[in-house]
Amino acid sequence: MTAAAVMQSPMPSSRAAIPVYDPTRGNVAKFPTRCSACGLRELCLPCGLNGQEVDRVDELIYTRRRLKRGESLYRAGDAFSSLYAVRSGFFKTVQTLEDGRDQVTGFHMSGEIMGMDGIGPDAHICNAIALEDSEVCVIPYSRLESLGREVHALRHQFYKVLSSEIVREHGVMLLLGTMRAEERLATFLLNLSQRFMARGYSPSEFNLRMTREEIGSYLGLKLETVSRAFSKFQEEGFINVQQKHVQILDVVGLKRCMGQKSE
Amino acid sequence: MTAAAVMQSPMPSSRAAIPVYDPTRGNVAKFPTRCSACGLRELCLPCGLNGQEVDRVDELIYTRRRLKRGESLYRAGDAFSSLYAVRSGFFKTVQTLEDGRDQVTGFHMSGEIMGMDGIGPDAHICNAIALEDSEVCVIPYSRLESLGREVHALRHQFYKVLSSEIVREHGVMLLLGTMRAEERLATFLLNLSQRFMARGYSPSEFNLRMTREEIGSYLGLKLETVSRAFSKFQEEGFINVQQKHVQILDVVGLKRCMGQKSE
DNA sequence: CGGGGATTTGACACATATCAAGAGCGGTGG
DNA sequence: CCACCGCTCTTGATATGTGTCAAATCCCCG
Repeated sequence: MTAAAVMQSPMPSSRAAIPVYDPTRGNVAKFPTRCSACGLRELCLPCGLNGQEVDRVDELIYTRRRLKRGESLYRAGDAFSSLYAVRSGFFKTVQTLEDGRDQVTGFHMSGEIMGMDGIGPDAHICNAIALEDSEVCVIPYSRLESLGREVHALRHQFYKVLSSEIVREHGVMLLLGTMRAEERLATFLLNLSQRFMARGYSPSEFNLRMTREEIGSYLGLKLETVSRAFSKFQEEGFINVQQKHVQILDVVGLKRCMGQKSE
Repeated sequence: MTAAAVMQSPMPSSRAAIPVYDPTRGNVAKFPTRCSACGLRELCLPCGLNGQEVDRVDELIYTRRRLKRGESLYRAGDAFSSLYAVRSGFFKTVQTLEDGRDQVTGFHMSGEIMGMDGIGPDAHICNAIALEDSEVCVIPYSRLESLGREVHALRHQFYKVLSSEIVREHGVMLLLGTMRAEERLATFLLNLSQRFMARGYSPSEFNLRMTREEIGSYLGLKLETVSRAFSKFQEEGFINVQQKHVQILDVVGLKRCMGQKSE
């Protein structure tokens, strides 16, 4: 086990210690949130920027916003003005069809950028909802654009972030279009595991923030099917699952089950 | 979001008539391809730019490339250096899983930009294959980036193009995750219809460039299921279909069938 | 401690996949 | 011009994976 792995706390509580909530301003805090002092720097928009460049990004982000579990960060149809970087907590984005059907299009954790789908249409097209008490950095789009003019590395980085979102969605399309239920869940769990690891948490033990139904919606399955797949994995000894608590016991087993037509 | 908008942001046109093929240079022509003189301008990257700005984009695009049906424009793993705008013809992009399964992630017609998924990873992650003899404008990414610094409108437009691709993929995710076979095909046909219309072609009568299998791959269905859905639509009088030739007779009928659990 | 949502599990239904056979169409070469 | 070949498409019969419905249990939260 690597030194880094030893330090992993089983559960995230990476909330940075700077107090920002200002009751006189509702849930918007006017304190500057310095990217240069943020532990998520390497996972977030400033990834790859040098110190000087990050200082410029500091100019950009001057508000944070706190949300309680269940609150919406933005809703479909809202005018688009900002992107949001998750500082702490966990979000889902949900897209709705006019006939009422909807689907979770993504789960978003610290360091990840939300709201990029709003740029083209100039309005948000999905709802972003906090799955636990959360905090985001507000990135005004117009400022990001103009700063992008001056700071080449930032411009390039932002293109990369957009492009990576496209790549992620390609992956989801593949999952939805070609995989069986258990493969989908295995892929999902391993993906979560990696993302937790990248944030310094245990890759093998974590709490799910979303319900079976939300997982199912994201994976194009019904909640019962998700539940059965969890049980199956437990039987097989791949994982240990107790409600929202998941322990991954056999990564290889899970991976093997990803490439299989049937059991 | 409307059901029809589910799959694609519009971007259209008509084939420009400038001869460019230069046999001494293989399939790369060194003739300048002026956006300012291109009929696809309003569907393509320069959409929304003023005359002066389009002139600057002219600097950007200095090669075109012709492909015969079946040829690859780029392959997964290729180093990323350029984006491509479809000038004429028709493409599919295919993403492959390591176990050999693959999926069509998109069909691309004139005015549409391909290759954006390569920016983040700095390598192409899917294969782009011409479904008929085609021609593309090569957009060197490094030049696009540096020109974006000077021309604000271009930078913004490019963000929009990237964002629209994200929106399109959200739509496909919804389709794959929540729709039944016939709904998927109806959505697909109406989307194609809109895109043809935006390009000045008939929205009610067109030739499919792709096989039933390719449609199925894109829609997460088997070719037999696609074929049966076509037959069903014909029985219902929604369309007339003869191999690759499709005539849409009843748009309302197709739309109605999009929001239904079962027949 | 009570209540309601979340989860699990079972029985059954149904949509789509799979397997198979034959027809249609387009291109090639005699 | 015709015949052949291969690929695509259509259609039928059957298999199967996942959805649907229902009931019981769990557990979190007030």
